Amino acid sequence: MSKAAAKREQILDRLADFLLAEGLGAASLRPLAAAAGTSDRMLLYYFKDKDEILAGALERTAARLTAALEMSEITPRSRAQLEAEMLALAGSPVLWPYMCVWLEVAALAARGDPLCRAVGHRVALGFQAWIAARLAIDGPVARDAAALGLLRTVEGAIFLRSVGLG
Amino acid sequence: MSKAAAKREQILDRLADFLLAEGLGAASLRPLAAAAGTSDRMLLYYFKDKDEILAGALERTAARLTAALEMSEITPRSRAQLEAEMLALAGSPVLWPYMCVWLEVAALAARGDPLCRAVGHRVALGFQAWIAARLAIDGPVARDAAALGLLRTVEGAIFLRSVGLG
DNA sequence: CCATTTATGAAGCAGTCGCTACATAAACTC
DNA sequence: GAGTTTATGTAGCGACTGCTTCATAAATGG
Repeated sequence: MSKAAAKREQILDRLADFLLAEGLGAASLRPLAAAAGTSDRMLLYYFKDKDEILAGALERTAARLTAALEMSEITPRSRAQLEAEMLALAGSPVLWPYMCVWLEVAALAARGDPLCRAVGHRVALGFQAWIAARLAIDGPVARDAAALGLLRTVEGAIFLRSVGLG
Repeated sequence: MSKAAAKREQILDRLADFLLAEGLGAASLRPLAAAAGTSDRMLLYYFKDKDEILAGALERTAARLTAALEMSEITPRSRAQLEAEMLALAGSPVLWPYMCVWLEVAALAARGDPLCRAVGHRVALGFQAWIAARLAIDGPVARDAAALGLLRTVEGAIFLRSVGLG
């Protein structure tokens, strides 16, 4: 990996930290640069524009979420059991910041933002697959359908938790 | 009602239109003022600051949603039937803009915004009560619990729809 | 060692943000 | 009709936005 690419990787890691801590709404160039230990000038030296910066940072954030989920040792079980575990997981200190970012992504996607739509869609599909792999249900069609239903429930819980309900 | 209060009411109605059409993210003073047929100068003449403006506009928006829901002629029925009707309702051209605003509110609430937390909480409780009143389930405790569960599903569906899934 | 590339700071641009000071016109009160 | 209150435009403030220009230092390659 070239030196420039390595620098980009390091920056993206710190930007993901920033997104998780402060959110997309706080992600303007100067704060992002400060979090990455550099300047806005250099951010736009390593990346074409803000959109490319956010795309990279969101992708990195999503990758971390995927990795965190894959590490969980949940084995296939009933829908009710999995639902309870997922609700606890989503609300846990580790994963809740990801859920907050995801909420912001969904809100922007609903307004037509193409980057957020793409990222959000990918994360949702990944989440559904993760659930399906842990649902003890016979037949892939029924399992996928059940996974989608469970995903709806979990997303709804995140939604409601964010406004202090449930 | 005083003339000033009437003017405020008219402004708030137009601001609610704006929020539904453009979203909270686009709600800076000058665009809001233009949508209300006035100037930022006058907006801050009738209201103390931007926060009071948004609080009023969000309250008006929530009131409209409540009124729209109350107009529905759905009578008590099974959970599965009500779920199907609510999913169609939430995705309908009339109500979807409200859901988009609500998503933005939830995202900001998750980041600690007190106004959005309060508004979002109130809307969620209203929604839950609306569902409970239309669920054919005996016993208020079980009915409220079922309403919360159905609300989760609907919110989750909104979440997923915003990223183009489901 | 010189030339080219790569990296970085300092400054600034035009635009937007929420908000305010100053002015004045219009309406109302006595 | 004088005086006070209410309503409104204009202009601007300082801070922030994404981004660029100009300069230059540092590293790299011949």
